[in-house]
Amino acid sequence: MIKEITKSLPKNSRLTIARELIWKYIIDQQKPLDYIQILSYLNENGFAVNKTTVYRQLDFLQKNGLIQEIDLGEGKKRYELASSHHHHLFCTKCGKIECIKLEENFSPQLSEISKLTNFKVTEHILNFLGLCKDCQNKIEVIKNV
Amino acid sequence: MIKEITKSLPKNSRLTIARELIWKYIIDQQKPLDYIQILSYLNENGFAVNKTTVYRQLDFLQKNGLIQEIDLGEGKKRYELASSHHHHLFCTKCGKIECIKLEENFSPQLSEISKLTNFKVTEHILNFLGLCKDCQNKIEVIKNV
DNA sequence: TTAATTGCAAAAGTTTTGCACTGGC
DNA sequence: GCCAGTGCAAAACTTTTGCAATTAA
Repeated sequence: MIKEITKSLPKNSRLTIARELIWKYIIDQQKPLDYIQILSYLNENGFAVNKTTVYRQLDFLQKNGLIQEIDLGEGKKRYELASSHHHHLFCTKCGKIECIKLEENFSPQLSEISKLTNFKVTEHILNFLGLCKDCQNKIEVIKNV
Repeated sequence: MIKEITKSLPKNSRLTIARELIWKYIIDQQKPLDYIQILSYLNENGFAVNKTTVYRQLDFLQKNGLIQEIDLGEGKKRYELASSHHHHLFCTKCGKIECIKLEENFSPQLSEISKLTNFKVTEHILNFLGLCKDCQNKIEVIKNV
């Protein structure tokens, strides 16, 4: 199962423990993780890694097409399993992230864009912000008197 | 013209030089600016401000609905005039940004999202990445021998 | 062996904060 | 004069880099 990773990698790259654990964790979690989440997970589970290693592995895995980077406007990057095109629901209150697939099709707009601006679109970022189920129902304490 | 700003602001806020210049610059530029661009502009034009002031003014103008923040996944925030909903074309090569309006309508998808996840969407981020006209035509020097 | 990988410390870049000082109204 | 706004220095936080030490193959 994890051996699949080696197939997709450059012939001279090595399957180190850090690489394997980070890769497995991203597979397991099924949601976009930031470097802190990965670092804490490893450090709290008996495998102390340096943050530099985490960053370098994220870069490595991304360059080799195994994970992809996403940015929800939080001032940091997140990484998730590379998979077919999808989008995210980001709860602005608790930070929960859900992934969704949409049938959206921008082809008509894209040809219009190309005609008007000569811009060649290669990818798009589409994410939704709002309130998750739990946060909609939560009573908020504004002030403690 | 610039007096309009005072109308939209809290009664006890003051129209300082920094606030006015930053606000004017954002109006003039008509494109999303980062804090460095604003800071350099002011410092190079005879009005030395501190970066803290720039950040605080950006925060202030945003909180009062005059400007809006955008994030194109560059690892930093940009700010532009608050205006009707629109999107951005971001050239991944030279960083040029163009603003566009789209007729896109997610209503059908949004009701679907709401039904499936109970997530209440309040806004969305939709930006396009690709190559601008100039960068498509540019010949790239890979290696100088 | 040997080159890929790692740890560490340091730095770069964005953004925030505390505090004393300044200046708009 | 009051208090919003500012400057400065320091810190928080994400991300990158250089270099010597380590380790997978």
